[in-house]
Parts: sequence; structure tokens; C-alpha cells
Amino acid sequence: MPYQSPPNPQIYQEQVWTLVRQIPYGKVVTYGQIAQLIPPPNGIAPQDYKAFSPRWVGDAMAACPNDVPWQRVINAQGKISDRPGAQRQRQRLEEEGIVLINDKVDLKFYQWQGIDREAELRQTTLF
DNA sequence: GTTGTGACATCGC
DNA sequence: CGCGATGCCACAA
Repeated sequence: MPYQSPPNPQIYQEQVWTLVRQIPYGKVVTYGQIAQLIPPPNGIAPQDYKAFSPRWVGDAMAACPNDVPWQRVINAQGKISDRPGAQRQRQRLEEEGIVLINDKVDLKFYQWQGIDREAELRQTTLF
């Protein structure tokens, strides 16, 4: 799996899933973007968080429930990460009207920018 | 006890 | 724009 784990992996992945569920149909976000929307857990230095959090997000996605639109999470290059199921992910994105050019999504056009950070974090408090 | 290997991002050439 | 190196960790085999 990843590089170091967050202090409380279960809580963290719940936060990730909650954010991913907010992604609108036809839009995408990057792993790093999701990581930035979640504050560093207590005891984690900001620079360490910046270095590892994208990996943690990837971990959370590896175990995400069926109701999470995992296909809308891609890497910073606008590409679909190489993993089993990548083919299916691409198909789902195209079904949402997202066009891939040379296996890449045009983030300038499809990346979702409308997250209200404070509001989302408040929701994750449910866990 | 070692080794290989990750749903990443960033920088350099 | 593409490819390789870095960062430097947990976990399975």
C-alpha cells in the first residue's frame, strides 16, 4: 500500500470518500486536490502531509465503497492511474461525456473547482 | 530479516 | 512533452 499511514486511516478514508461523493457528474479532481481539502491530522507536519497525503488518498480509493464515484479521481497529469480496472474507469468517464486526448483529460476544462472546504469538512465530522 | 512494490506529485533534463 | 529520479513508508511474501 502506501507510504506512511495517517494516524487514523479509517477516519481519513471516510473524509476522502465524503469529498469524492461531492464531485459532480462529468467533472474530475486529482488525488493531490482531495488531499489539500483535508486538513493535516494532529501531529502531522504540513510538509510531511504535503508529501504523503496524495498517497493516502490513493489508499482510500483502493478500498472505496460502491457508492463512491471513484472514476472521477485521476492524477495531476490528467491521466488515469495505471492499475487493474483502468480500462473500466476510462469507459465510465467517457460515458459522462469526458473526452480523453492521448489518454489525458483536459483538466482546465473538466477539473472541479467548486468545493466549499469548510462545509465539506464539517460533514466528515459525522465520523 | 530482506525485498519488492505501491489509485501520487514535482522537478530536472 | 516525455521519461526518469526523488521523497523515504507500510506491508505482504
